[in-house]
Amino acid sequence: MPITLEDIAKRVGKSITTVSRALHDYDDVSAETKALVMQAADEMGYIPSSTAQRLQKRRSDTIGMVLPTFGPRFSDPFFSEFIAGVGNKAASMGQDLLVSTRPPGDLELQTYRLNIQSGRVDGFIIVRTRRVDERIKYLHETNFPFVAFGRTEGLDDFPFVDEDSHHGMYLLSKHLLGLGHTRIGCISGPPELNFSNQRLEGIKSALREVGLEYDPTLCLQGDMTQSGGYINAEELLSLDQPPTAIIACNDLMALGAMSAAHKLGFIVGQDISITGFDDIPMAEHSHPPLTTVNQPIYDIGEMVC
Amino acid sequence: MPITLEDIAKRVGKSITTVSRALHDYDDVSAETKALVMQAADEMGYIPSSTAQRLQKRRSDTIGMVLPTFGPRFSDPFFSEFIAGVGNKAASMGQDLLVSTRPPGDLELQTYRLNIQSGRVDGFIIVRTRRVDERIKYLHETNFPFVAFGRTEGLDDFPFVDEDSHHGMYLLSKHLLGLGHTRIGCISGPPELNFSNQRLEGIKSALREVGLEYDPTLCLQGDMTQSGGYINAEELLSLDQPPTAIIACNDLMALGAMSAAHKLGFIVGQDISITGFDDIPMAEHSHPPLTTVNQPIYDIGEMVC
DNA sequence: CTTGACAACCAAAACGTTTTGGTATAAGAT
DNA sequence: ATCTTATACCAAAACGTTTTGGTTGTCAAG
Repeated sequence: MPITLEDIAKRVGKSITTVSRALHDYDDVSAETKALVMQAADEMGYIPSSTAQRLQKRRSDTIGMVLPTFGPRFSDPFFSEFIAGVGNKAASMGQDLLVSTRPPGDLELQTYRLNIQSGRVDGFIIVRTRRVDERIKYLHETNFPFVAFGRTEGLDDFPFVDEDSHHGMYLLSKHLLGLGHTRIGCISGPPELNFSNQRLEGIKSALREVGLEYDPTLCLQGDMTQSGGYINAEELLSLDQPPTAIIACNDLMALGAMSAAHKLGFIVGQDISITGFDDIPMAEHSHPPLTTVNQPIYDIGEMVC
Repeated sequence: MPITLEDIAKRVGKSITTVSRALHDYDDVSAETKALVMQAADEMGYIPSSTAQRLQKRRSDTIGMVLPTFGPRFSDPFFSEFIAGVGNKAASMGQDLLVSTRPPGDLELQTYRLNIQSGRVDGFIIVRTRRVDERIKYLHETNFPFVAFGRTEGLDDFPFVDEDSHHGMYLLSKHLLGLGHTRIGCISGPPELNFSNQRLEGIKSALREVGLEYDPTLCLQGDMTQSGGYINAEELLSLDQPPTAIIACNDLMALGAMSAAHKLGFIVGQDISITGFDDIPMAEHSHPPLTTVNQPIYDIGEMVC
């Protein structure tokens, strides 16, 4: 039983049309009528039905975002902060944000289709772009509005925001090389993710520059989680000739790696150097504080939105 | 240009009514017609307009959740996991989840009002209940559907899910007392939060039971963040007679406290014991692993939803 | 034959907006 | 007196559903 335009119309003795137009400040409504309507609306606590507006306007004022997560429970600070950035920006622009989580695959794509066809969202935000990305291909083909955080391999004629993963990792690697490390281990991300490759290439570039060879046996494939990082680091540090430094593809894995190093009796920052990527809040509270690359995740979220 | 009922009606040569009723399996539609309609709908890729359905049904099939966060950027694993639980459950029930963040206060309450009046949501999920909670008072008074995670002081004739904070902290305290600690510091949560008090009372109960007196000078008020925990612990450990154990109200603050202890030269688990609450994934990867109370946050999220 | 019951169908209303395409009145121009 | 222009207003259509309250045949029972 919320207040409708009709209620106001009855009260002020005008038509629904006039009330609507008054509230939208059209200039074929007299000043007095406008004032009258405004006041009545105010007093009655009128708030337009968003559903009715959406139906009539043929848009939902809603932005969709499907988080690609394996396993239902996730708690990645990266996503929290990104969502916060997107969400606050969206709210400030009068847009709703519809978030769901779906493991990559057919179900994921179907979620996109469903949300589009049912008119639930006006556009999508894509995160964690993959080297060849079905989601982007689909949206691109159907001409549905979207913005991606990250690019895909080759194709990039679509709207995106991206960080320079390559350069970030290059700088980090140079830093380690500058400290005298020559045997550098690496925990990369899932190979299908575009930035995994970018970051790996950044490392290779740096190595190449100082004439070192990239050693594939020192590079493990991680899964971006803390537990994954722990396991990967355990393996690297148990080698006959363990690396003296480990570059992880993100902070979460780096923290897991630090944990493993500790467990195996290495003193981080002395026996072994470990670096991350993202600069999540947790990073500064590890022992010692994690060396990482700052990525303004919140701001990126806002920008993408 | 999505497919509408009318498109299907035209194709099968029946009325819109019949098509609608066929799709909903009403029994005043013949079997043949049903089959015909179903097939046509399938072939044409019909997906009903959720907006139109919502307008007609007078409900939004959307659950609202306003996260109370100070500062726009937050990254609390507690919230991520809770959202995941709620979100996945909601999705499996065909409900949308509308998340926003708002600092506690007038704007927050207004967000509730707006979302209700505009018909954007059918019900709310309330998190981090406060000892006296305006949100609950408002929803209760207006008779708007909601479920809270947590109770309020005194009043509890509303639907809620809650954990036994008191008992959890009691057990944790007993554990520390059993280890021989007699000087126990504490970093509590914001006093307006209901569980802060519950947890504090749990500690007091345990102390009382062994005949120790609760020392207010050893109890600081935290803000539930890692940085906050760091600062609080710094203060406690800089006392002339620092405590030999610190109980933090949640894991995030406990991790911050561990960080501070390290920094000040204490060896955690030896010179000082530190405990948390929640059992976030991060907890098992600290050095040493954090002693904490497990709370099945994801499952609670599902349950509340 | 009628009557009643039943099966299969559908036109129209409703949900609450916004927009379209008007009309009525008054004032000024011819 | 007639035409034009501007001002203030509004009925009706539209958005895409679901539901209400029918109507039309057909067939068996009386």
